[in-house]
Amino acid sequence: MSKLDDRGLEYVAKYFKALAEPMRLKVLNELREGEKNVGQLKELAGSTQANVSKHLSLLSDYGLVKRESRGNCVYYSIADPSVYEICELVCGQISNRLILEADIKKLFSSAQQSST
Amino acid sequence: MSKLDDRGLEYVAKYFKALAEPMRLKVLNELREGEKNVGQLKELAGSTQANVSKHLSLLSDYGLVKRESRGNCVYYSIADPSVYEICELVCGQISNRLILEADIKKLFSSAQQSST
DNA sequence: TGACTATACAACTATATAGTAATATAGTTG
DNA sequence: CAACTATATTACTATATAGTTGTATAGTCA
Repeated sequence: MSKLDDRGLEYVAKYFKALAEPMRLKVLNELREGEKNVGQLKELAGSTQANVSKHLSLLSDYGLVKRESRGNCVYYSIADPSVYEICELVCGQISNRLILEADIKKLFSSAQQSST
Repeated sequence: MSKLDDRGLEYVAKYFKALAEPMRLKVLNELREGEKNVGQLKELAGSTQANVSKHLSLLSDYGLVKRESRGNCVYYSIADPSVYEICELVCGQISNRLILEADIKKLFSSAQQSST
């Protein structure tokens, strides 16, 4: 990464952006066990068909998942398992930081401080 | 990651979001060689002081960089070098995909489709 | 003290996109 | 063919945030 030009940095940033969404992480997580179609993912992710479909096409555009149409359904699967390595590394960093719970709380203050 | 609840997924997504910005990646990249102050980073990143400062405080909030005030300057450094491992993995995935240039182009068509 | 430098912050505009609702497309089955 | 199912797409609203500008704070030096 040290020798990436601006264009390269944009590529990388876009890749991270694809992962910067809890719903997409959830979908990727479900695909860990193998391919699933949109209907299954919709149930597992607890979202709507349109929403899941949109996230899936984004993930597909970014090359994170593969599409395969079979009969009446479209099956999605992980394109490159190294995405999980990346997530594990992030989880490692995060669990380190969970020790400093106070710092983390700051990040989510806007999302949960509603109960005043 | 497989056993993360919704809150955990949000943490992870937020972490990725912190990395999903070319300017912040550039700053992290510059910090690879060691700590730097805001003025230096501003020059290296080719942006304004306010802009760099804002990105730095975000990175600091997310625990990606450390702050240290010394004299007149504030020096930033990488909090956890494993962020570079993450980036390397992403770069690996991306360079794999660069072979399929056509697919990538689609992602950036809006940004660059002027130069055929 | 006042002038200067480095950093942070607040207010703003513009853009991106998450999620929703409705519609369209494509395959299946009778 | 019509009716049905699965998925995709379009148009929309609401929200988040990138980047800018101007200002505030804090340290340094004369």
